[in-house]
Amino acid sequence: MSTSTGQSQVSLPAIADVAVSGTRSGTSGLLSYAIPESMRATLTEGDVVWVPLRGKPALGVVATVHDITPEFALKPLIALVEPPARVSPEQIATARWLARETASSLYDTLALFLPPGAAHRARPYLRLVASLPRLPSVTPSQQRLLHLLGERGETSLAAAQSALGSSLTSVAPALEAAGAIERVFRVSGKVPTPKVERWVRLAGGDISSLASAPAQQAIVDTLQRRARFAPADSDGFVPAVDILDQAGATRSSLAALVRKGIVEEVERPASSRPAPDRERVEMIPSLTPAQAAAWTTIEEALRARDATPLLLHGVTGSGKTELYLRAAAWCLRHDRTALILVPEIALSSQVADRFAARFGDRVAVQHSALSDADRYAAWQGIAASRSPIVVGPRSALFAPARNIGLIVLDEEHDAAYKQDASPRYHARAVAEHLARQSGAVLLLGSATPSVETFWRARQGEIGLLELPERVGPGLLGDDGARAGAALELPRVEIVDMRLELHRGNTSLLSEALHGLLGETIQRGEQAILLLNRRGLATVVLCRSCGITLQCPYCDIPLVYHRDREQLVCHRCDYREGPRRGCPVCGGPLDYFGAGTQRVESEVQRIFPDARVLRWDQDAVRREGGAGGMLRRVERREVDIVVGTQMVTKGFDLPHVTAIGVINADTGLHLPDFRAGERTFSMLTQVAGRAGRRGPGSRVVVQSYTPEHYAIQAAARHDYDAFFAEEIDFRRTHRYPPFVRLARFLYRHKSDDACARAADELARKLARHARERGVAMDLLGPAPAFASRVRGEYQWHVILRAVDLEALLDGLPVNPGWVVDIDPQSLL
DNA sequence: AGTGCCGAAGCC
DNA sequence: GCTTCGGCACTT
Repeated sequence: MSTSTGQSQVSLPAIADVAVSGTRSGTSGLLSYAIPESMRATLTEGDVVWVPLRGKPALGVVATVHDITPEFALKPLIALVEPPARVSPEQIATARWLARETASSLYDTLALFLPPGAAHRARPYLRLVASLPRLPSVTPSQQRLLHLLGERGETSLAAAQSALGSSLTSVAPALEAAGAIERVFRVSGKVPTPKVERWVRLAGGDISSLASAPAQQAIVDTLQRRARFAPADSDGFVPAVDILDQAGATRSSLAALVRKGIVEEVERPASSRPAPDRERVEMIPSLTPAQAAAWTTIEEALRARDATPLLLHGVTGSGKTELYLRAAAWCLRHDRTALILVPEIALSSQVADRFAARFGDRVAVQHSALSDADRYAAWQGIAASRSPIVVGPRSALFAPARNIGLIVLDEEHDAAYKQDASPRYHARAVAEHLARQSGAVLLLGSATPSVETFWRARQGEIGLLELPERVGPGLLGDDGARAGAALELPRVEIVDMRLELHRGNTSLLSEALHGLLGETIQRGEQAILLLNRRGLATVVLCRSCGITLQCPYCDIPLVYHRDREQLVCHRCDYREGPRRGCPVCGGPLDYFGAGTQRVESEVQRIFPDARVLRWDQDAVRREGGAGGMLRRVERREVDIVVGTQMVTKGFDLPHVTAIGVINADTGLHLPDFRAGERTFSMLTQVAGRAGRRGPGSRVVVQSYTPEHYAIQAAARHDYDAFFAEEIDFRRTHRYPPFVRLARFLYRHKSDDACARAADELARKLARHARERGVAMDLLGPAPAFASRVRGEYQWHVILRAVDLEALLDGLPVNPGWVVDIDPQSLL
C-alpha cells in the first residue's frame, strides 16, 4: 500500500524488516526501518546492512521488504555493509527454522552464515567538542576525563574507563549534556585482508632456449618434476616459494619465465596451501567386505540424492574414514561439495590429515588456530568453489558451500557438536535439515553412537551400516596403518577397588595396574593413565574438624595445585595461597583425592626410573600447546602419560600398549540422564587408543562400582549390551529419545530472586502448554547441580514433552533466561 | 553534590 | 545481549 502522492509509479517497497544484532529475542525479533530512496530499487532480502539502534550503528540482515507502514516512526537504515554480503533465501529459510528450533533470535541464527570476522557491533568513542564551551563547574573526575581526552584525542569509552579506573557512568553523560564532549560510534574489526601467495605452473611455452639461464632452467626442471607427482585432480599450480626454494633460484628468474610465457602464475590465499608433510601420495586401499557393503549403500544414496541419514557404526580402526574419503571423492567427480565435520580440531585430527593428504588444495580445513584473515580467505575459497571439500567443526555447516552432496559427522556422539552458547544448536539436527534441503547424503560415524541416533536407526529412520571389525591384514584402518595381523580389540580388565581397599592396598594403583605398568616399561613400551577429570583433584580437608576448604563464591571444594602453590576453584578460577591450618578450628590440613599431579608423583615414586609426563590443561598451557608434548611421546622420550580426558581424543600413539583408568566412576553417578552414556563412550574410546598397531595390548579399568552396565559393556566392547540396558533406563524414566527436553536456566546473585523467577516461568510454561493442549511435565524449579557459579546462584526448570515441537512457537522466553532445547546435560 | 552500582526496560 | 535510565547508598 503506497501513500499516493499524485504521480503514479510502480511503488518500490519502502520498509525493511531487519533482524538486528543486539536486540532482544522474543516477539518477532525484527525491527522495521525506512529504506532510503537511493536503496529502494536494489535492496533485497538477505542483504547485510548497518541500521541505527539506540543511536548507533548495528549490524542487521534484511528479512523482508514491504510497504506496510507501522504506527511508530521509522528511522532509515544506514547502508549496505562493505564489502557487500548477502544471505541466500535458502539460508534465511534455514535460519528461520533454526531460530524456532533453538528458541533464539533470528539475527543470532542468520549470523552463523555471515562471513567470519564481521564486526557485529559498533563501539563508542569519546572526544572533546571542537569549540569547548565554558563550563560553570568541573568536578575532579570530569576534569580527569577532559584531561585524558585532551591528551589522547579520540578515545574509546572502554579505554578511557580503564585508564581512569572509573566506570564513568555519570561522568561522561554529564559532560555530554554540558556540550563539552561528544560520543561517536566506530565500527571495529574491518574485513580482514587475507595473505595471498603466488602459485605457479608451466604454461607450455618454448623452453628450448634456456641453456644460458641456468636458474630459469632449474625452475622449469623443478616444475616438471612436481607436475609428474601431482595428484590427478590437481590443477597443477604449486606455491612459488616452494619452487624457488627447491630450485635455489630467485624471484627475478621466475619473473623472467613469466614474461616469456613459460610459467603462468595466480594469486591464492595463503590458507589454501596444503598442510606440509603431505609428500606421500597415499595409496588408495581396497575395501574389506564390510566396508564394501557399506560403500554400495552410500554410493546408491549419493546417486539418488537420498537424504535419509546413514549411521556408520564401527569400532575405532574399522575404516570409517576411508568411506568418508570415497564419498567425498565421489562428490568431487560429480561436482558436488562435501562438508566433513569433526568434533574439534585442536590438534592433529586424523580425519583432517587424511583429507588433506588425499585431496590437497581442494580441501579447506577450518583449524581453530586460523587467524581472522585466514578464516576469511578460506570462506571466500569455499564461496568461489575453489575448495569443494570443507573439513571443520560444527560451524563448517554454515560455510557458503553450494550444491552440497555429502555431510559427514565423524564421532557423531560427541558433545562438542552441541553449541553451548546461543544459538544452542546441535550440528546433527542442522546437518539433517541441510541434507534434506540440498539432497545431500548425511553420514553419521561412531564407534559408540549416541543413544538417540542408534534408537532412530533401530526404528528405521536412519540407515544402519555396521563395520564390525578392525581392518585386517594388508588393509588400511582409520589411522592408515598397515597391520601385520588381524587386530583384536585390547583385553580390558576391570578391577574392583573396594576389594583392593579390603586387602589393605590404599594406593591409587591397584595391584593389576601396578603390574601392567611395570611390565610395559620393562618392554620399552608406553602407557597412558587416565584420570577422567581435573575436578577430582586434591581436596583440602581438616583432619580435626573434617571441613573441606571451599570456594567462597561457588560452594565447591578448592583444589590444591602444587606447582603454583595455590588453591584454585575450578569453576570460577578464584585463587588463594596455601594455608597453614584449618580456617575454622586451626587443626592440621590434609590432602585427599587424586589429581593428575598426585597421580604423577605417586607413579614417579613407584617407578623412579620411568619418564612420566603429565598431560592436562595446566601442563599444555605451560608447554605452550600440545604439539610439543605429542612429539615427545612419539619420540618415545616418555614412558607413562598421566592425563585427563584430553588424551583420549584423536591421538594415535603406536607404542602405547597399556592403558589404565584410575577411576571409571567419576561422572557415572552424576545426576544426569546421559551419565552412563558418557562413561561408556569415554571408556570405549580409551580402550580403542591401545593396540592399534599390534596385538597384546591391555587395559585396566579401576572402579568402585564395577558391576555397572556402562563399565561392564565397555570392558567387553559391547555396544549392543550397553544400548539394551540404557534404552530401558531411558524408557522407564522418560528421558530422550522417548521424550524431548527443554532446559531453562536462570542466574542471579540472590537465591530468592532465582526461586521467584523460576516459579513465575514454571507457571507461564504450564499455561503455555495448557493453551496449546500439549501434554508435558516440569522437573523443578530447582537449583542446578552447580548451584552457585562465580557468586551467582543457578536455578533451572526442565520441561519434558513428547511433542515439544508443538510448544516451540510462542514459547515463553523471559529476559535473563538461558533456553536450551534438547540439552546435552542437565547438570 | 558527585559518583558508581544495581535492577529494569526496551530497541524500529 | 546490552545499553540506558532512574533510584539509591556511599563518600567527601
